[in-house]
Amino acid sequence: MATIKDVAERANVSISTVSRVVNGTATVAAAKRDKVLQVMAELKYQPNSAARALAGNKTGMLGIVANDLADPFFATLLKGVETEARQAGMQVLAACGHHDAEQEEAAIRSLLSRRCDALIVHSKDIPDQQLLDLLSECPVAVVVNREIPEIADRCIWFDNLAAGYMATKHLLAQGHQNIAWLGRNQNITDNVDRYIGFCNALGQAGIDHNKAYKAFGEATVEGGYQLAYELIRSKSEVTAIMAYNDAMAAGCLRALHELNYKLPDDCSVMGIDDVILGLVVYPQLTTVNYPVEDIGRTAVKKALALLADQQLEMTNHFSPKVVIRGSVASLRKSVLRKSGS
Amino acid sequence: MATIKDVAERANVSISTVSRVVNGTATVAAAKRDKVLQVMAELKYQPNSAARALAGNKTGMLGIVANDLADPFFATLLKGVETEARQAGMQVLAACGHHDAEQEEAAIRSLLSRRCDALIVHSKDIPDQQLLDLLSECPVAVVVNREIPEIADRCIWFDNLAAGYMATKHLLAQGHQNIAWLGRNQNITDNVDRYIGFCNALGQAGIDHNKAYKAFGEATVEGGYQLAYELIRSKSEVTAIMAYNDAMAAGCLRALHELNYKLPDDCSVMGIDDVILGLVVYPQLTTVNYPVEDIGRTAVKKALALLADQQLEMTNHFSPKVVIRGSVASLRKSVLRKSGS
DNA sequence: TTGAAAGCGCTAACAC
DNA sequence: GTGTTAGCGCTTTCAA
Repeated sequence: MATIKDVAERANVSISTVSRVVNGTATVAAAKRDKVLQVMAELKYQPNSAARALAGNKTGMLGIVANDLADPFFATLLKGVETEARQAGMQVLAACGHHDAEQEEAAIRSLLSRRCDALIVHSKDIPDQQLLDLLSECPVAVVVNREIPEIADRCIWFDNLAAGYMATKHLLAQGHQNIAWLGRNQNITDNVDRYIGFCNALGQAGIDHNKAYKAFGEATVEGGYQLAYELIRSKSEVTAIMAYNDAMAAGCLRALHELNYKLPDDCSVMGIDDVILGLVVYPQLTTVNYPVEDIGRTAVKKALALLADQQLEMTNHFSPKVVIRGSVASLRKSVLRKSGS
Repeated sequence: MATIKDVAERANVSISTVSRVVNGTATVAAAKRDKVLQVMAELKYQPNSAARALAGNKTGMLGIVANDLADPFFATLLKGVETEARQAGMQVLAACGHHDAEQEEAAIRSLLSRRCDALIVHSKDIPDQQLLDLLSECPVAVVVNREIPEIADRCIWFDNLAAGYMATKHLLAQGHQNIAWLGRNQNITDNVDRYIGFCNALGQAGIDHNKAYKAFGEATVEGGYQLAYELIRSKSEVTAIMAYNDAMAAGCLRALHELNYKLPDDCSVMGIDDVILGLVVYPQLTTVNYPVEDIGRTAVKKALALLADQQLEMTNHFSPKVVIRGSVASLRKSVLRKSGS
């Protein structure tokens, strides 16, 4: 590949002049500039990013560490990050944490070693303090979906408690009382917060959450399927299911179909996350929107602002919004239907 | 961040020695090596990749250009690529083509400028010749899901024709005759090949494909939903629907549910791709497996082999496999059910 | 086994 | 406006 020197020689100018027309850092006589441009095209010159990074002390790269790139959730986050980064002329370097503390650390380290100008980090498995240590090596780091008090201004998270609360409220508003919680059997904060929101909403409605129906399992379609199948067979009085996330809710719908429930009248199902799965199932899922792509974009904006030393005030906290589709029915209908059949 | 010089000074050795222990390129006296290692840890030394790339003329980066990172299909491809790359100690640089020729070219150029050691390219919108030109700038490039005669040995693709053929055969084997094709209204090769496979299978069964039921629209859940809804209302004699992909098939199932069809008995639905959507819907989708993750991994392996100048013979062509789940019923059942209701 | 030194391709002063 | 030059942090001969 051609270098800046090749271009300079062929265009009869110095390398600085070439550098100037490439970067637009200073005015260059029109004639020379045109000549340089022409030679660049002839030689298919592409500046060497490594050399640039070394000399200029910035790489133009934005690192992102996520858990699993194939997961729709992370894929959407990545998309948001990529979109925003590209607009700023930056490239995205992706590394996978694979839901494992050691690999998460390795991922961050490798990104650090690449001297990304900024890092967007989604990490659940590394403890706060260790994460702080790691990130202290990085000029700019924004943490996504996690709130670390020491760097709260560089965190962006979703209000999971409000999500659980609002979702449950929606179910209660439709008249449901016998609401089951289909939870995740892993104590990450998302899960705990959503569950607390659920309990709060029940409590406010005068329902003792200790007596509520609950089942815990894997936060996957399959997990939701199995839990719901068991639950419904033993507790047919349940009229609504509040699932930890859309994946579980989707599994839940499948279980109900298999049990020949007529949906949504025989049983309502509510999810949280608002991922594409919810549009695919029948009935389409009533859920709570989790603006992942937005979060990704905001994270990049924040990182960029930090890089530019701007004290740009921006929300670092996203609120949930109920998305009404077809999987929740009002209790009245459900009861009528049940007594009629 | 600490540099190699810092480490050298503090460890009382030359930078060459540090370089040697970092890279293991030559034996270093045990005592010195330990000292260097210790200082490296103290200083949290991370080699600067840009400097390394510049001096060593290799970046350790693998570039991938895909269309839409949030699309489950590309996300899975990316995952395969990342997994394999990481095992080889390489990092993945992702760029998005956004289904647009110009942006695809920009994506490739930016990856080129980063001096990725190898490129994995998924591109549908750039014409063959132009793509060849672009890729000629790159030491190693592997093209995925596309067959370009000039570089056939560096292409990896899926046999879409066989996929359409096998899927349709499966439907025919269940006794279906009135099979509708739910196609994509865009002439990319995937679509055309699958459709030809469909026609071939019908032809072999003595059915004139010109008289077959067909509808074309967007290759999305929504597209499948709309097409199926219209089609079924006007052509109730259709007993099976062959969809271009799983997304359309999923939309199709939703339409049938809304029309109060009992699935799969009243109408069978078959997809192609075998993405996660198929596990979420009810009934779960009978489809044809498209081993994307495998393709991603194989692409990386091929790229790595090319980098190492190995003439590693490997398949560059993946064959489809039917995945039987719940969305296809045998015609007999369907007919019985129809006449009974 | 070790160190000195010459680049890799570029940016950013600094002179003119 | 333009050219000269000193690095950026590393790898890799080449001597010792």
